[in-house]
Parts: sequence; structure tokens; C-alpha cells
Amino acid sequence: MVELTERQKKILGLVVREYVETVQPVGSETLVRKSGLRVSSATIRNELATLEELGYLTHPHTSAGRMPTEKGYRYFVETLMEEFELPPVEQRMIRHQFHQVTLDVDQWMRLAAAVLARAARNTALVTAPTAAACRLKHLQLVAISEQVALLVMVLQDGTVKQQMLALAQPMVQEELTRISNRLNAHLAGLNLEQMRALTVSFSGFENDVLRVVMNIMQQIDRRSAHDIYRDGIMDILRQPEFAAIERMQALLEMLEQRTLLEEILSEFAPEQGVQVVIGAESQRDEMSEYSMVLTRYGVPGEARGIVGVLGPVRMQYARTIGVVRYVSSLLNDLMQRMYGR
Amino acid sequence: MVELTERQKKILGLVVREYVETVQPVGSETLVRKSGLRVSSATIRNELATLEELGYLTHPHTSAGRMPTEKGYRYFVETLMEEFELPPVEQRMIRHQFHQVTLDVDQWMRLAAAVLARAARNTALVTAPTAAACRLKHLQLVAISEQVALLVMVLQDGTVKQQMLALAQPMVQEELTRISNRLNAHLAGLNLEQMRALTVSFSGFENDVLRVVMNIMQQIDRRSAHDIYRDGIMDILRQPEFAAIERMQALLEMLEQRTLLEEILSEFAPEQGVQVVIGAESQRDEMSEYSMVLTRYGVPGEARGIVGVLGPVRMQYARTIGVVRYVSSLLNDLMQRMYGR
DNA sequence: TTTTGGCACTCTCGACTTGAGAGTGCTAAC
DNA sequence: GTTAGCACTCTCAAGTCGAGAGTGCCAAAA
Repeated sequence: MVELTERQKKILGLVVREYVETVQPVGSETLVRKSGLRVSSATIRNELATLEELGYLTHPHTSAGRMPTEKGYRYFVETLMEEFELPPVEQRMIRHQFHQVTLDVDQWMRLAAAVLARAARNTALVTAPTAAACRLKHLQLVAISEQVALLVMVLQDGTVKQQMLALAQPMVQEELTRISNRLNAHLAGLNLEQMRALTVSFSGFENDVLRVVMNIMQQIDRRSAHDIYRDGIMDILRQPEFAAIERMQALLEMLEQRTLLEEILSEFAPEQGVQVVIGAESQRDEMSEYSMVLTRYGVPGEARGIVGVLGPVRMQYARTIGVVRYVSSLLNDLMQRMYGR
Repeated sequence: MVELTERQKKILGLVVREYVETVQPVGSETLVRKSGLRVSSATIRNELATLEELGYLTHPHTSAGRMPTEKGYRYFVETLMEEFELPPVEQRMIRHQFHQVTLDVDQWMRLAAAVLARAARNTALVTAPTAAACRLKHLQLVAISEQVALLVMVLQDGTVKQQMLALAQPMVQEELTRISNRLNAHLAGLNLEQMRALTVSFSGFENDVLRVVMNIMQQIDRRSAHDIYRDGIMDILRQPEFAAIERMQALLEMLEQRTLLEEILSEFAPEQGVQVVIGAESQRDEMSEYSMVLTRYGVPGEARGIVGVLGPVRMQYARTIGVVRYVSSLLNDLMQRMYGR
């Protein structure tokens, strides 16, 4: 790998920035004007040709200007880009919004996605925090009608699950509460594995409930990230790269495929720090036109989730990274407070 | 209003059906071929001209075939269309899916939207059932950490609400359970109005909780339909009328505007039966290109919700109406079972 | 009075052409 | 190493053209 000269770096940086802004291949004349370099367009052309040979730039056709390749963006992200921090005004606004909303994981996720999408001007993807193996915190049976009860389960990571139960025989609320208490006394704090050992100690309706509880917990354990909160789909669709319908449809179709998204997110979200995945680096055809900026949040031992932004490869990486970092730090604070320091 | 002749009705019906299928203005020759009428194309042309004069058909330009106007569709829906019933195989499949899913309102809504979208091949809109004024069924406080508790509220209509509470001083689960029981004893079955009268009888932390409960219930009461479950956005976007980007974006933008959608849904959902709203009949510019097929489900006294399908004006009305009717009847059954017959 | 054949007329749509504009790449000179 | 100059290439928007589809009307037939 040949080291680039300072001038080449400067030119590459300019091409990336200019292209990201205008979405037009940028020509040598434009660069002379913007660069402040005291050289002629012909010199720039020579440099551009070199950068193209090295794989950082391309040509859509002979008489068009240059645009960055994925390698070019990668180099930009790693070496040329300067840090971006969200302006304090916006930071304050976002924090304010989090304070206003009710303290509920589901709401936080929605808000995080909304805020992230708006600030990054792209599609935001957020997964709820999940513990490696979920533990029951508390359960409660609530009479809905004579024959139907609602089972509400609160898990260690703060998520709430609910399921209706058909009752073999009518029960009143007092009875259900008594049963809830008995079950809580034995089950609170346990994970699926530990519950298995207890199945023998219950019988009748209590055993039925236990089975349902275990069933739900198994479902949760199986899929690592339950729901993906998405927002700002319009923001990404407004980008000029989606002027062609098929692109737009392809993207929407991908965003509707939860399993694919989950897979990609959990594969590329880094254990720490912020990860940038540019185009084909994701190794998926469906994603080859998009880039992602991903990170994890949460309390490592307890429960973690993913926050990220999806956008066209031509993306304002510095800004996006800054925004993702800020939102994830906010969520970190929230989680930490939830787990009591 | 002049009554149409049998032949005119037949021709109008044919034009609608043909246009809905092919999305091409239909010409006199085609009609002769399809109609089975033993007349020449010139005769058909005369009839078409009459129908156009009466406002049932239009012309995109001189040398194009005819396509229905909104008045044409309206006439079709009211007079010409034959009933459509979902084939038993599909009915069974759908019922099967409802049996498989856990018994939880949120899940039902999701499933209803998914099923409806698939069967109607358009975008499905479903709102959760809401009681006119919501009543508390049961509440439970769950310790999350020493300083944080989760308040879980189950409402009469089966929905579950949750909110984190910051505790002024540490409390253990036993304490929280005791408080929950005390509050339940007084509050269960009450609506917001009735709770107001009780605010004096509680103090300290119990009063704080009561305030939060009332606050949440007020939020729910204020907006008639909380969340709108949407599905099948891709299905509608695949329709040829969305070949133009702006249309596509306009639609997506509208679907993201929850308030607008809520307003439209609750305005046009009929008290009983199935309502068809064709294009500009909705009196909204944003909706002038779309039609809706809406109905309500639920238990009139207790809680009701809306199911509907949104699609292009050129829509298979008979099919859509049949599907909406079927899904709403399924939801009716579910609701009825929930409210115990 | 209704139906029909005939024909001129209208409008769209895709294919093709053309010229301006943008930008490169090369060469020869500085 | 840098630069001016110029031929060359490719795109894109505008304009042109002809085939095709379908109408509208008229005069004759039923």
C-alpha cells in the first residue's frame, strides 16, 4: 500500500466532500476553484488519474468527473475525516425530549430512532436492549373476564411481555393474585434454565402458567434482537440516489425483511466503538448500495442493544458517526440509571 | 338522475373491470371482443360517448380509450358489483394464523393488518380497540432497581400500558406489592372521572402513583385511536400508479402522518356495515388518488376499533370489501370472547 | 330510430438525430 | 514537475418523425 502524498490526500478529501454534497462527479476545474491549491487543472487531472489508478476514485464514463470508490470512502473515514460533534443546541434539544417522554423502554426506543433519523437525515435502526439470557423479574395475572386472564411478565432488562390465557374454570382476581404471588416467590430472578428444574414443584393451573412463562422466555432467548425500531425511511428515500423506482422499492423491501436486518445488525455491530460498514463491505448484495454506522449501547454484563444509521454510500460519515455516538451515549446513561448506577 | 339502460350498465361494468385489471384506458374494439354483445364497435362508441356525457367515464386524451371516473366507480360499487367472499381455503388459513398467535391485543392487531394486506393486496390499516372512556382493570408496581419501579396498567379493553417511576426513596418488591394491592382495591374498574374524586384519599407515594395513572389514562382518552397498525405498504407501492416517484413519496409521507390518518379513519369509519370512500369523496387533497374500504369491529358498548384497506382508486372493490368484512368478523369474534360472550 | 361501415383526425409513445456542454487524456513546451 | 492547448468522448436535453390506437362523425343500411 503506497502512502498518499499530502496533495493527493487533500484532493481525495475534496472529491469526497464535494461529491457527497452535490451528488455530481467532480471535475478538475471545480477542484482547482475549491482546493486553494495553486496549481492548474491539468496537474489536478494528473493527480486524479493517479488516485484512480490506486483505486480511490472512479469515472462513470470518459468525459465525466471523478467520484469516490468504496475504497475512497474507507480511506476518507479512516484518515481524512475530522471529528464531528453535535452542536450543543441540538444536544440539549434531544436530551430535553428524552426527559419529556414517559420512562418506558418501548418509548425510549421509538424516540431514539426518531431523534437519530432526524439528526442524521437518514434511516435510523434501533434494537431494544436484550440480556444474553433473559430473567423473569415479576409476573402478574389479571382477570379480564371470568374465563380469560392476562399474564403480564416484566423481565430483568425492563421489557414487558403479555399474553392472554384461557381459563379452564372461572377465577376471580383475588385467586389470580394469590397464584401470582406464589409463582413470584419461586420464579423471580430465574432464567429459563433454572425454571426447568422447578417444573415438578407446580401442578394444575400454576403449572400451566409456568409453561406459558417458559415458552415466552424461550421465544425471547431464541431471537437475539426482538424488534427493530425504524424511523426516517422518508429521509433516505428523499436522497437523489432513489430517483429510480426500483432502488426505492428494493430498499423498502429490505427494510421490511426483519430477519435480514437483524442478522446484518448483529453481525456488524462492534463490541465497542462505532463501526462504519461501507457498501459491499457488508458482503450482501442487498446492502451494496448502502452504508451503515453502527454501535452498541447498554450495560455489558446485563443487557445491550444496537443503534445505527442506514444511508446511501454517499453519506456524511463524520456527521453520522457523531450523531450515532451521541444518541448511544444517551441510551447508555438511561440504561445505567435503570440498572441502578 | 337518468337510469342507465341494461346495455350501458353492462358496458360500464366491463370498462371498470377491464380498466382495474389492465390499467389501460379501454377502447371500443376491446369492449366488442370482451362484451359478448352482438353489436359493432361504432355502437359501443356511441354508448361510451353517452356514458361520458353522464359523467361515468373519461378520456385522458382524444385518441385514448375510456376509463372510469369516481362517479363511475361509485356506480359500480353500488349497483354493478357482485359480492365477493374469500375462498374457504384462505379463510381457514387466516383463522389458523389467529389461533397460533399468543393471545395479546397488540399481536392480534399486527396479525390482522398483515393478513388483511396480503389478502387485499393493498395497504391495511387497523386501530386497536378503544373504550369510549377507558377504565382501569388492574395495576401492578414492579421493582426494577432500588430506585426505579415499573408501573404496569391493564385497561378494561385489554391494552397494557407501562411506565417507569423514579422512587424518592428505595423500596423493595413487597412494599410495592402492598401499595399495588391498596390502590387496586380502590381504583379497579374506575374511569378517569371517578378517580378524580378519590385524589384526596391518598397521600405520599400512593398519591404520586395515582397521578401518573390518571395522567396516562387522560392521554389515552384524549386521542381516540392510539396506534395505527399498518402493513403492506409495499403492496400498494408495487401498483403501476406509483411508477412516478412523487406519487410514491406523497403516499409514504401521508402514511407517516399518524394524526392525519387517525382523523380520516375515525371520520369515515361507519357505525355499522362497510364504507367505501372513493378518491376525492374523502374531501382531502392528500387522499384524492386513493380509496378506502373501512369498517368497525368490536363490542359496541365496550370497545371498538377500525379495520380498513387503503389502495389506489383503481382497486378491486368487490374483493377488498369481502376481505375487510371477513377480517373484521374475525376480530369481532375475538373481542367478544375477550369480553366473555 | 338504431346500427353500422368508413374514414379523417388527434394524440401518444418510442426511436432516432443532433448539438451543446462538460471533462478527460495526451503531447509538447516551460 | 507543471502547464497550455486541443482533439476526443460521452451525456443529456430538445427536436423530429412515423407507427399505432382510438375517437368522432357522416351517410347509408336495417
